[in-house]
Amino acid sequence: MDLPSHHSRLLQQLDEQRKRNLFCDCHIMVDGHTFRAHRNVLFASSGYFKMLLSQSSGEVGQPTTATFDVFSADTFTAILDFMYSGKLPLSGQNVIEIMSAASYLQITEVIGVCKMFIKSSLDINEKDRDGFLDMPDKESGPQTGQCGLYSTGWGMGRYPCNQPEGDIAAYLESSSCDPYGFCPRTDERLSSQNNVSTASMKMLDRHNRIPQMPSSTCSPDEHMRDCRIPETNDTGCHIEVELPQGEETEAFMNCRTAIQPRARRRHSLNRATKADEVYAKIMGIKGCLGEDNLPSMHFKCPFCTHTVKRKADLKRHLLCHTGERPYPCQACGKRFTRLEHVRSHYRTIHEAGKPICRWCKRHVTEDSGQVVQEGTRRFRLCNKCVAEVGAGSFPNEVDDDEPTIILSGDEDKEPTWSFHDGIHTSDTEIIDDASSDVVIHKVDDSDEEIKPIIC
DNA sequence: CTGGGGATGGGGCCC
DNA sequence: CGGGCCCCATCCCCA
Repeated sequence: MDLPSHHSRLLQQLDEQRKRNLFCDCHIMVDGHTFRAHRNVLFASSGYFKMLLSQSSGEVGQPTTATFDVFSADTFTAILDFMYSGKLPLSGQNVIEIMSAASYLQITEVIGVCKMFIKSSLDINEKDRDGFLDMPDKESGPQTGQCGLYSTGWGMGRYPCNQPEGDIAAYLESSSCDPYGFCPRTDERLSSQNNVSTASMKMLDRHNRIPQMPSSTCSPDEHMRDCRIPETNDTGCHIEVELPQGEETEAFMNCRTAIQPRARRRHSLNRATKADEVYAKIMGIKGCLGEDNLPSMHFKCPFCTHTVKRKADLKRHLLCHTGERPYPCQACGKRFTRLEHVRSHYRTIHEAGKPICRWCKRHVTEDSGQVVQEGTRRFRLCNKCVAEVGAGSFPNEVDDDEPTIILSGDEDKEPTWSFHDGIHTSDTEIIDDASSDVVIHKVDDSDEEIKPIIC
């Protein structure tokens, strides 16, 4: 005998427990506010929490703490309420942020509803607007700032709408990919359905620094930010997650470094990276990643819709999800996902590899120009431009074949890497040129051949 | 505000 | 299978 009301009653009971702080075993810090919830509910509601909690599932009785800085407390309140009630108070003001947060937390139902809300508000699909989830009329919808209370049917047994369930299921299926599963390739559908939301969220990411939803339409950078899997410490018993605030990659890496020094050391020792672990894990789970509808020679990323033809490419691709950057630049400490990127960076930034004058953009040769150093950056200047900045008196006959001048100034990046044997810091003679603001350092370039040491 | 160019990141694929 | 090269998209800075 089926009791349809049981689910909703159960959810109500859980919500009651949450509000009375009973049996809450997970603490979520958002914007200075502490939310308490049940692991089971979070696990069942969010792909993000599913992954987060699955990595600490072995611990019992230990509260799990997660910290988010990427969305507001109000937004998380709405999402948490949704988890416990299936009701989502959407409005034109909060839909983007809720969708962004839901994307981050991998709550497919919320993403789908938000998509439909946006789509409806822009009157792109009249059929969906009229039929799905009791959408408000355009006049009373998002444009006017009024709030529409959406219910996904969570805890109600079914989708409470006139839309055929199959359509909704197909829509939600196409909205995202189960981080543990291997959803069919839906690039084309996603491309068409994400047009509005992707544009909106792109704008939001630029200004509000909210990470974006994992989808096949996101840019590589967005993709890396969006689909990065959560961090855990090595013990897994207490998880403190500091999420990126959408800042620059390097700053984020510094943040990650501060959070997970042991993991960084693991990279340095060339041991298995998190990407390796994930790779091994998913290979172990699925055996072969090309088991779905795709050709057997394709391998599918479990975190996004991307497919590759080779396992090695998948392994490399996983780095963008784990956020790992195993290859540091020896000169400035900036970290990269690939060795070739470090080399390219080193050549262009620290070796002045381009025979182009940085200022006048003219081609320079060893005779017509000099290598100039500004912080950890090196570039070439033609002799004419060097003279204009007051470095014309600098002698060309230095120890190295390639004279080098250092223009002091604020380094664009604070090195976190410790220089080896005083590279670029020793054998430096400072020549203070009073005629300009430029402080010229004469350096010994004998260590020019030193390449980044890749751990 | 906008366009150009450099820097960076990621995918495909060859060796 | 890893390394490396090439290509392209995107971001970011600056004029």
